[in-house]
Amino acid sequence: MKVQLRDACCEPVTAGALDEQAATELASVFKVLADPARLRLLSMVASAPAGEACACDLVEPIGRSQPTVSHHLSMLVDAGLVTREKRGRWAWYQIVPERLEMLRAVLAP
Amino acid sequence: MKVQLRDACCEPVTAGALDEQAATELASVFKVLADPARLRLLSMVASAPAGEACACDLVEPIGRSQPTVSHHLSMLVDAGLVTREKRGRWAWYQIVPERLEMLRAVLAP
DNA sequence: AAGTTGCATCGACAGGTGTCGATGTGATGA
DNA sequence: TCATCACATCGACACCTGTCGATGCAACTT
Repeated sequence: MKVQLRDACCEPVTAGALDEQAATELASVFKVLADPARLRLLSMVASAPAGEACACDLVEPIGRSQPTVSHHLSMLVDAGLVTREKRGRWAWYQIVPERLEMLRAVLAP
Repeated sequence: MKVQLRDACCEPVTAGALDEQAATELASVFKVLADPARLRLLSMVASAPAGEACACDLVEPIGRSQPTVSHHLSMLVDAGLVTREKRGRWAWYQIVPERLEMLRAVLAP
């Protein structure tokens, strides 16, 4: 399911106490980053040569099965951290810089 | 148990693919942020008037039991996100800005 | 048309996580 | 000395999560 951020968006945690809803929405995004496989996938997509990475090149280096990698990539897409584009029989992934920037803003002092 | 970041520290995820160890260490920190109660506690400590917050003032607004709040605060301490200082019978918590800054660096483009 | 390839989905399972009441532990006060 | 207070720890429980093999599905190849 899609994750969306409204109230939680871009307001530093140092600015004031979060209410339960905003905290829940924010936590759902951090939850996606709270796994080694997904962090590795995110970094591989983010540092891909042409700005995008094929799923076919992500399975072997991760050391997980293909269904597991597909599952993690779906979570990254649902969290809005990457986009998926199917071209032919391959799936290509790109990073969403604005999403990372939003998280940085939340952690700002 | 204490969480420590060595390799994972301050290197943007966009700089290159993370290895399994660095990803695991980073994930353990994000895992602590991946809970609404902990995010709320972090924001309350971060925005506390005198720069520090007493645990006694954090239980009621969170809507969780005292043992649960204590447990979450311990996780924030172990992750290095806040510090705990016992004065008399109260426990006072302060934020660790450097820790937040480290996470922001990891998410940098 | 039939087989192949790349990827998503399903079902299942072990291990992890948030939560609570009960209890332990120092520090304070009477 | 004994009661009280603030907080941490313990034990237990329901729920969530990462993982895999099996399977489904669409696009390409022959």
